[in-house]
Amino acid sequence: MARVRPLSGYPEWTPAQRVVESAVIDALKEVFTLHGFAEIETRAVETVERLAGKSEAAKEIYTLTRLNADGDADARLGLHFDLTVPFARYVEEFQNELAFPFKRFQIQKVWRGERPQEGRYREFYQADIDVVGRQSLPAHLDVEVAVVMARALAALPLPGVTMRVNNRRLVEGFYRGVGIDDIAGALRSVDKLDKIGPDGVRAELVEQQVPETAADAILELARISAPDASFVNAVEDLWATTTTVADVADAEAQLREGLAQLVALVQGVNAAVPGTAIADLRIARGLDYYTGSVYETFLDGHEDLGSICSGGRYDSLVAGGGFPGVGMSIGVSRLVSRMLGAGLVEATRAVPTAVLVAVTDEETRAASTAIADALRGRGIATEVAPTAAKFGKQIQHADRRGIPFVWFPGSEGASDEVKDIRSGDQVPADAATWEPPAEDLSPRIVPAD
RNA sequence: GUGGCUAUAGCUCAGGUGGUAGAGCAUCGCGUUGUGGUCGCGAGGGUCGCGGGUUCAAGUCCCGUUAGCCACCCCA
Repeated sequence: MARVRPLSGYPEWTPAQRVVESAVIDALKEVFTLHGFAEIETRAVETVERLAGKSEAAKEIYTLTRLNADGDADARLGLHFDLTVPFARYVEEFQNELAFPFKRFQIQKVWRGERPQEGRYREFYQADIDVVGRQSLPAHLDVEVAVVMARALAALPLPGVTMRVNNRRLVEGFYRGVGIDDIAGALRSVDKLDKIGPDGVRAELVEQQVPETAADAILELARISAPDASFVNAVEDLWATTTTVADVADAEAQLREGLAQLVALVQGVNAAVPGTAIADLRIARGLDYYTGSVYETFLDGHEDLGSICSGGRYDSLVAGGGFPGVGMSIGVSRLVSRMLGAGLVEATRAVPTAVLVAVTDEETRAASTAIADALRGRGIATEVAPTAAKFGKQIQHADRRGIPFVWFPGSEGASDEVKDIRSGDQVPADAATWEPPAEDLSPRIVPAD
């Protein structure tokens, strides 16, 4: 028989690992729901035209064909590579049935035909939240979305996260003020600051016909960061000494609007979850449809993993315009794989079962089943031993699966007994009234030792 | 898509210069005939990723191929 080997980029978890992934998803859902975000699920496929139309990501799209496709003219379909494109289509399609501003969350798998690595998969979960308005959307929702994500991440057993935020308006105003024409091009270069360093970025900028003084000003701006409003003075000082354009009124208005939004964002997030947000004027984001706030979130001590939660403000979700929004996306699989791989957390057990009812012999299996049903009737996950093996074997069966309690039916009128196999304590018990400790009722995730 | 590294038991790996495959862990059994975990003894388990070549002889050398890992690109 051919050996079964893992397929690169398509992660699969053991039951205990899936407990962790499920707990993460459940915790996210709870926080999103608590803030009034409605859940939706979209189909896995979109038309290729729609998927490819968005960007140059076309080569990453997995397309679908039937094995026996006989040349019929079906619309070509592809698997979605993010949750924003399907959401945009959904909003367009259901716009008459949705109430705006529309707040939704969506936790689904997405597929990208990229070269896999640690934290980069071909099939993975994303958890998205977006708020979309009709015609307009107040700026304070930029803060709300970031606050919800900060709280969602804080609800997970993680070392802590740092959300680095910036504002495209601020950056654009500044760039215009120092005479940059190709703002998107300059942003793409600044985005590589970590990779190629200040000198590398400077060289790229000069290559793009950016004057040297302007390149230096851009790099100075990218150096600014602060966990509070103190970055404003630094930006203003830099602005005062570097503007080269004759008429800077428009650019300055744009800069000031961005500054105010960024101040509100940093202060708002840090008020909700102290120590989470940092205004970092080097954060650019490669995607060019962002027009205001941009976010990138890193797991403290695991910055090598890359961003685990990013997003931003955009002018319109749909091509025709009119649906401004702001959203963020958590890379659930990336996060979970690191939590598991680095031993940050573990599940208390791999099965839901809290109690294994032992079977004395096959003739009395019915008695064991009755005990199990009594416990199940009171919400205690229970299974019955598969065979009437020696009790040592039955206890071992429970131990291997992490089942904390083994129940021994009493024989010949004797009372039943329940054993905590971790401590070895065994006490008389009645299936009609016995309760496990609350922390043993269901599998939980706990910090690993 | 580009480059580097790797592929031997269920898992992690060892196998100078070619000479009939090994360890630890895991699994199963017994010690311990109805209360596990420790300990001791024992057992099962491998067409050495696949295909070809060189050779009396290939896990080992050569070519090809497939897959995995890592980096780049890009991103969650």
